[in-house]
Amino acid sequence: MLLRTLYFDGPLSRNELTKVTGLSAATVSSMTGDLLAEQIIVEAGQVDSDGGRPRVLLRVDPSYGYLIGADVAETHVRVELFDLDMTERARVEYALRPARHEPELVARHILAGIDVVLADAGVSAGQVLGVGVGVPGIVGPGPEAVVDAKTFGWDAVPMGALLRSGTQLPLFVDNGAKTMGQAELWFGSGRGAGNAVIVLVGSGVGAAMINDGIAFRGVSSSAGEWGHTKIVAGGRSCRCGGRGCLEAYIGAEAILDRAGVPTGKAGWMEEVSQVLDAGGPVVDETIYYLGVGLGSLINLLNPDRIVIGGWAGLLLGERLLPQIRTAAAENALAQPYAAASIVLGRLGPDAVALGAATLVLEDFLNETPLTSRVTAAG
Amino acid sequence: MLLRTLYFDGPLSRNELTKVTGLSAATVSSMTGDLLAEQIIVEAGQVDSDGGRPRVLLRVDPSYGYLIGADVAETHVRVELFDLDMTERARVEYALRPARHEPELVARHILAGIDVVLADAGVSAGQVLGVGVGVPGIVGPGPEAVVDAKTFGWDAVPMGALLRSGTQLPLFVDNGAKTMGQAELWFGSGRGAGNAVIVLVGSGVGAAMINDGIAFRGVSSSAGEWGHTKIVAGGRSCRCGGRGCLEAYIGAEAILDRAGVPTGKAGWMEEVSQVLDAGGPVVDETIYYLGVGLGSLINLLNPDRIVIGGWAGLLLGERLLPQIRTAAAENALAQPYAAASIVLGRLGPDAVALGAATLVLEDFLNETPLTSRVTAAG
DNA sequence: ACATCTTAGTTCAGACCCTCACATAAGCCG
DNA sequence: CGGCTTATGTGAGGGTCTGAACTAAGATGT
Repeated sequence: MLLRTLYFDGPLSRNELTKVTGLSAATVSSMTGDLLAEQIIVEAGQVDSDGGRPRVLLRVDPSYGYLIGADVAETHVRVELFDLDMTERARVEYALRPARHEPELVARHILAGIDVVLADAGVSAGQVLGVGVGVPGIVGPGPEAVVDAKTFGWDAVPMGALLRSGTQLPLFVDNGAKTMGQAELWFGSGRGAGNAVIVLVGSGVGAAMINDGIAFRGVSSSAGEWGHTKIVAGGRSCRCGGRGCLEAYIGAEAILDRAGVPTGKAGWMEEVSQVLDAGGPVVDETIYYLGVGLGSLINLLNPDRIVIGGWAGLLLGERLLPQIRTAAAENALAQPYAAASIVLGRLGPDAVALGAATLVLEDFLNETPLTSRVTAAG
Repeated sequence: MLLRTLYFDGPLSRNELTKVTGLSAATVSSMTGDLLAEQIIVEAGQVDSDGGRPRVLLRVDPSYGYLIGADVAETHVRVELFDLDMTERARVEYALRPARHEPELVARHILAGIDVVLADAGVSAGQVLGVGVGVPGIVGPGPEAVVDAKTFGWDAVPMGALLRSGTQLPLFVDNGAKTMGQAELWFGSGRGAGNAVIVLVGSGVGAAMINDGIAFRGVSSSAGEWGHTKIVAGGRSCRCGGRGCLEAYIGAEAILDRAGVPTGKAGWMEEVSQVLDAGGPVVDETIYYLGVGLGSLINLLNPDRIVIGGWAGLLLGERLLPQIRTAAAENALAQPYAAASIVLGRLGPDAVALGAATLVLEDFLNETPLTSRVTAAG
């Protein structure tokens, strides 16, 4: 936890650490002593004295350990190696042919990728704190990390077990959209917010909710299904079988569909930009419906920040953030709206691997140093 | 925390406590020893031995301390005294004349009520662990407990400070609907659920959300404004100024309004029962819209239990709970719906004082014994 | 140049909480 | 009535944190 503050609040002197953490100077001194001895943190210059002894700044050593993040996407498996500063040190990508998403193949790619990025960066496996994997679909809790992903034809795939057989490294598996939210929360636009809501608009529509720094997971870890919130009772029909779902208005396919653009053929995603650039009533309506959804979220959850992400969300936000803010204001109560700043995600749609690596980082910052870590995230 | 398990999970032996809390037998033994010495807990019989030494059951002594709850309502101020079992020991009620809601008057009633219930039950002020107050409107955080309540004409009323000048007892002030939710969660239908959502339908519509045992408060403690979630974009206009809010369909006034019954005159609340008993499309629609709202909540929050409360919610639920369940199922995804049981509140609409007393209890169970408690809930 | 002041960081005895290992209590069983 | 079983109490010891006293390293003033 001391490590956590040092990590996030940049280089700090021991003295400042006592103020920030509320611990006594004695505790900070001995704890930092241990961390220095273990080489987890290093000294980072001094700060001019203002009359007394100068303060020695401490920071986490970015090369103390490394994190691996994997992004299992529709068209490829990408594996990236990061240092503790989340600077990318190596990456490798394996293309997936359409409809060739066998779990074993994906697992082989990930395992091979781990070896490749380690070799490329000249990092030994012993220095790696763990491997995070972002996959599509729903991930069950526990070390098995059972994955159900309709788009891949995966049904109860024990991704954790598949990978476990090929590596000793600690493993963390979670839904790719959630890892992206995680990345945005820790290193993107959500940084510093205690009550953030990360809104992900892509083909599907989801939300990650943070209350007082703690993620809202729900009883079976499936909280965040924002897309099937009904905003027009009896409205457009949705692929979930219902009518009037938010996703049926602002999901990427829904935008194109309302604009009369077919979504079946390859490359349809490119069309979204064109539709948005063209403007017109379809775009106005999209903003309006997004505002309706955001307004309800603001009322219900009273966040201090809303981060708009997901590839379609970013396309929308880049062009129309002020309009989105206005639409949200018109659909929220004044008091909670005033407390919420609505911002655009900063990491772009490629942050899945970064977010997956963040799962490892989170564990690293939570654990007592030098305890073995062999869990899977739910 | 040991106290907490003892309180909720009834009489338990020290041995069972080790299993439930995960603490060692040694710790439990010495801790319970302290609690026994302080008379917070007492022995409560034994359990037949199955071969070995019989287990001694321990439970919280209901007369160790007392809790006072106050309900500041439209027509009255009620003050109730409870023991730690939440058994009511005394109550007193002061009528409020219409439009006579001066903060000073209310505060005087509460302070007088405290003296009266103590005298009636023969309890000394020293035995009281604190006073909880449920008020209408929005309560600010901090010991000032600043209250804004439009219906009372209150604007930034420092209720905490007003009461503080008249009593030494620890004070806790919160919104009455929230205290009702709290009561339902701890002692009513929400008991035992870790991820409950308490839905309150009265004149207004709100929700209290619990994630993993922790209340979702939001950045300025105003989370839970469920009523102004838009369910029919561009629909009925709502008193909040928006259109298509949930409250404009299922709020008590909205139900009557849609049934063509005027809501201005005194006693209009009685009419709701009649409208609901009469049945017809207005009732069907109410159920439908409630189902839409519940379905969205279930998707977004993935609760294990939804408790329907509030006076209008109870009237609806008593008659039509199966239909409400069906309507929610039709508007939620199958997986989260299956995880959520939808039940009716059990405490009735008069549980505000009980819930207010629960604020005190919560504090008592959180604090280390014998530490002074002088805060106000936000 | 040197004492003095100021602020930063260290050391150490001790409070507190929890656990392990063992002792003790209190019932059944033959 | 001794042995078995299970429940509870006790005391040494490890870990974590703190207060108070101590040392370190610079600025400042004469």
